[in-house]
Amino acid sequence: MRPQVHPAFAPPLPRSFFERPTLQVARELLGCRLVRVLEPQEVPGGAEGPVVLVARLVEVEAYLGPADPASHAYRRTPRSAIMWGPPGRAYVYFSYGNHYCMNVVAEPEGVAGAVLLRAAEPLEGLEVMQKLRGTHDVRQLLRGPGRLTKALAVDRRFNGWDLTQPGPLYLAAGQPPARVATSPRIGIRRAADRPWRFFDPQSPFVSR
DNA sequence: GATGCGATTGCCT
DNA sequence: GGCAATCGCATCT
Repeated sequence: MRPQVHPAFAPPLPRSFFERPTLQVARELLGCRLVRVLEPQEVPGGAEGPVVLVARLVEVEAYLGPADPASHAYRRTPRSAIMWGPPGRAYVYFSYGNHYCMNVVAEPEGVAGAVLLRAAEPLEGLEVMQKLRGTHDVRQLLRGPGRLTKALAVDRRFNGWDLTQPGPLYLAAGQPPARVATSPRIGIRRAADRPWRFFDPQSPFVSR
């Protein structure tokens, strides 16, 4: 029996993890941990010290470059340029006037690709996530890209953030799912036939 | 400067 | 299951 390592102390995934084909990165992100360290003033109602939130990714979607009509990188614009940038950075955008979506940039620099984080299982900091979301429904806490960002207090400030460094927001290794299921991506109209959604079929925390 | 709409959510029926 | 909310961005004029 080895001593249990606190999830928050798992080291960030290296840049080389993300510097690979987007579809491969997407599949292997399942089971990984998304770590968010809140400053006391970021905690609703306040806190004595920093609060660590940890979530296990159970559902993601791959968005490719100019060959993918559903991707923001279908055309290169000031907003989507980040998807051509260094891998392991966050791409966060505001959607439908009411929520944020978080992606992780993949592929080597110069090649566009990103993985949308769609759902996760809460592992640590459940109470604070519930406060940030304004609900006690654990199953719905991180189910959906907008809910996930709200529960982890991720917004525009993290657009371009380097997720391979320890700090307020990073990705770490975790327990991969026993199986990985695929399906078409959700909520898109163009290229809706491509099975680039990956999820843990045994997790009750996946969306839809 | 104006317009149309989206990688969604939450509320209402 | 239907639909309004809400605003940044891309794409026109």
